[in-house]
Amino acid sequence: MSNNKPQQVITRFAPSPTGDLHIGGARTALFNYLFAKRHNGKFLLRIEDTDKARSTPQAVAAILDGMAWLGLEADEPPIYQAQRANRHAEVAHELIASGKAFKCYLTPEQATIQREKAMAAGHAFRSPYRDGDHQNNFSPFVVRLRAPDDDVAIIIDDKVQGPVRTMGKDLDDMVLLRTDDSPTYMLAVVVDDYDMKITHVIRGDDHLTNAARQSVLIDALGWQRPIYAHIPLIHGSDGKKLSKRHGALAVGEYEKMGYLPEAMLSYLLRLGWAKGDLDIVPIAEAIEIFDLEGLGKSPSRLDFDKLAQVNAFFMQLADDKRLLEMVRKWAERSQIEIADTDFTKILAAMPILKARAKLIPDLLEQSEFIWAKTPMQFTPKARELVGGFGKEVVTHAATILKELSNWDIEMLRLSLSNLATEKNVGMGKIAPALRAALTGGLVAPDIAQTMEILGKNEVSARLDYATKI
RNA sequence: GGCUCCUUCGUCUAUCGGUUAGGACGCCUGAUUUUCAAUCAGGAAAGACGGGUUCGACUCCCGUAGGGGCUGCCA
Repeated sequence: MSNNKPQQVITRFAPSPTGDLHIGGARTALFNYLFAKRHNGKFLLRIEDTDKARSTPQAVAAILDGMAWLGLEADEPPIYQAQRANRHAEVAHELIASGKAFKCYLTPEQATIQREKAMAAGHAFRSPYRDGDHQNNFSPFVVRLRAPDDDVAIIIDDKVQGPVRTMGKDLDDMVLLRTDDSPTYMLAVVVDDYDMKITHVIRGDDHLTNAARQSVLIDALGWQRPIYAHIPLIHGSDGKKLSKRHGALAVGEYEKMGYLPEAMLSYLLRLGWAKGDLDIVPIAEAIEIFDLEGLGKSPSRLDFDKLAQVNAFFMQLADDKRLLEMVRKWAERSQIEIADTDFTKILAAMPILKARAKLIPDLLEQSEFIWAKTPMQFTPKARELVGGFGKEVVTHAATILKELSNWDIEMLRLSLSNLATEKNVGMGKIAPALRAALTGGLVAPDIAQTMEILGKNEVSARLDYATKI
């Protein structure tokens, strides 16, 4: 186990391409990425496609897209496990030669019966072929690893779970090579991790017991075990296993809902990892401080409120033009047509808009007062506000504002407060009417800001129209 | 069934034997006398349960309950 040469840290994310990259996988990838970066190591990607029946190229693409969107790029091109089948078979045969593995001629049906019998006896499955020599048997066979004796203890010193002990009696003679000579997951991971020189395996704790089984294999090969860190799975909001209903959605779905990738990353980081009182940790900072010690042992649940809040935080940091492009995309998706002149206004208003938004679509909604078709549709309430005294205010304001030479925020604020003074009332009496006149009842920022954003001509037109309805 | 992991406010979590159990989201109240939001100021809110160990346990040990995982020629 001792190694006097400092090894370069190499981690990997190894999804099976049987579906989209969902939130749990993304978090696992993130932890591996962060750990590698923290130690100036490498982060690799391996597609575990040894299950031919369930693996699809679409899923591979979805995973790659998801990783790219999140910015979790691997340092080398992905390794496709199925392409390494020959290497896997070679290792299995070495194991047979050394007596650590054997050919098992049990049919699947026979194996099932044996397994049930063993289980009933409180013991793991053992093949009747594990000890004998069956050179003359030419029936189809699988290659199985000969499990350790009953009282042999396998200790995994897990960085998250602590030392975990498994007894030999609980380990079965697991299949390494199928009847068709293709490798199983257990063989493939071990061989690939070794060939890829993986030093740290950070993965879901659904693999915790597998770590013991894999360690037996690794020991049989005389290789060095990687350091393990098994992180708890993410649960749904009801504490049950994560499902689609809970948000086990593809990361692409989060993109469509209007979350920023950096927000997803930052949220995911804190789901199961902590460092004192730190709350929102941007990824660049996480690279400096991420450690295995901060990983929690208990499963966590998704909280969309918190996610939204984190997203709001990153939206405020986001570049206005980038945000504008996203608004454009959402508008297209919702089949809302927005004129270029309005996009210009939206961009100018972005610092104000983004401070009020949680998700990207909020930007679209909250800018409706800019792009809504004019003349405005008035809500009943707004219509009421521009009547009576409101009408007087709007008319008066229209006159004053038309004479303004400088259309800037200070000027507008001053004019508005002068107007209030003239009318001998507070802002509370005039702002609602003006707001209604300018927006028809839509939400909008501060009234002076709204005017500045809309521009002199537009404000004039809207005020004039409001006096006529 | 066997083995194994987990359990602090509603949620994410801090605490690594001695704290008024801290922070964040959400929630409630108030403020900004211009909507909605944002912001600011307050507030309510937690150690699953039962035994030990100890001068002293959220923290260590055992058990119970609840939840997760593995037990495949799936990964």
